[in-house]
Amino acid sequence: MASEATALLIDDFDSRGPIARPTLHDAIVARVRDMIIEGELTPGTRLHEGNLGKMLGVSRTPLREALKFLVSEGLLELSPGRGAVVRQFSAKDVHDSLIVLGNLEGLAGRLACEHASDAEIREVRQLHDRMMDMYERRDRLPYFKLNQSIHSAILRLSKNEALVSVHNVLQARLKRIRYIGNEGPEKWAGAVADHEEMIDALEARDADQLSKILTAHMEKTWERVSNAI
Amino acid sequence: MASEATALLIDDFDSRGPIARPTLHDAIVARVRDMIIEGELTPGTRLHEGNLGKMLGVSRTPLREALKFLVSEGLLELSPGRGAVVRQFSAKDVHDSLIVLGNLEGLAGRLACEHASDAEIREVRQLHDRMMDMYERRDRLPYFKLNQSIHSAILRLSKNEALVSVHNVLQARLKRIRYIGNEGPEKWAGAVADHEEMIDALEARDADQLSKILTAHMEKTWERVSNAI
DNA sequence: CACAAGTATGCTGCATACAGAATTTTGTTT
DNA sequence: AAACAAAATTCTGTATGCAGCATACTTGTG
Repeated sequence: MASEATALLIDDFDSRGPIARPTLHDAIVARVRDMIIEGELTPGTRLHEGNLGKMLGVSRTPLREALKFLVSEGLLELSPGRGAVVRQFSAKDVHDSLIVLGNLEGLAGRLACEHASDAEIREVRQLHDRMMDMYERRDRLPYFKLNQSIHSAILRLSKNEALVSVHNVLQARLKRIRYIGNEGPEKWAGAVADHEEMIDALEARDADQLSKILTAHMEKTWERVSNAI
Repeated sequence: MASEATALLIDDFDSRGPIARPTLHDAIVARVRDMIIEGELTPGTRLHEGNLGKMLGVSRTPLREALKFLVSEGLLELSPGRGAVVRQFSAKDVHDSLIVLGNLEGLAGRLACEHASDAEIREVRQLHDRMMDMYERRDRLPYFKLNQSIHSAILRLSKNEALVSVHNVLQARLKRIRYIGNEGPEKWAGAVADHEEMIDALEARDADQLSKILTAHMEKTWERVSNAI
């Protein structure tokens, strides 16, 4: 046990700073975030500190701290004296967010072409190929998750922490909606075609092209999701 | 008193949702944020819940909630068991953030040309003229504040809430640094020249041009601040 | 004199307790 | 029966208390 802890220490010392052990705070934040994304808590739901705390097995204090955190992330809204409510996003909110996301991903693509290593690009290609497999099998959930992974990977390859950070915030707000927005066959095919172009542009390190595709991809995403809101 | 409350209710009912009275939480968040921006709390400083609470006249509970909020905003970092620390931004962090900000402002400019009313553009022109007055007098602090106002105004004129939101987060992180980064006469003149082009492009509703200026403006900002970090 | 181990203090993280506001329920009056 | 008022209940906001961990200090040893 001591040796294991030491190993962890050394590992982490090499990689970055002191150990970040999982805390109750993080766990609650992650759990509530998931509950929102997966639809267990629908927009407009009032979050009852007593009940929710009992449900999660924590007292109100750390729960409230986690809720404040999620308010800052934009997933919850706070009415003074009336507690936290799952935020309701209007169609315009979603559209606005997608425009910004498109722009951010466009920038990320441009930077990724510049900063990504060949090995890293090969990893994205692998994700892409696995995603295409899932498309062939029409296996939606794994497809969806791999799709998200690819977008996240491109962000990561931009090697721009600030960009990753703001992208994550916006992405989290929309995850629920994109999760719902399961498009029909023809639109799905369109999204897949976009992804083919994406990986080609990335491998060619064609920054302008990749940026253009990513921004356009997000506009098409709006068309796919808009009628579902 | 009842009539006043009712009037407020009606007012707010028309505009958006229930009243948002100032809360202790918001006050603490704002206060600590200011303390960071104004340099009272320097990067690396460990925030002592006991002392800070006494200083602000609040108990640890609401203070901790406010700190969690600021952690989510990226102004503080949290070491489990060791409390909150004012986040230290590396030169790369600042550079990365400025690149993203440049991109966001570029998008905002594009959208503002599309969505802003003539009256709104005139208001920006007024801000600009007042800022130029302050430049003539070499009055740095009002100049700085008007400068910020103009950028914020362009963001607002994009009529894109999501864009405003993510911009604010990044802006808050850098405010301290830009506050320090008081450039010399020649660089200051350069920034002013940029602003002249900006307002011209906005009045001409030349989206491409405004977008280009704003993005480039942020790159120059980096050159102005980089040696101060 | 330097270094390590043990101890002591102080701080964070969490739970609980209390006060005030909001909401719901109940009773009364028209 | 409906509407309004008042009381009771419930929930949020804040303070305080306690346990465990991190850090600093002290003391003993090489």
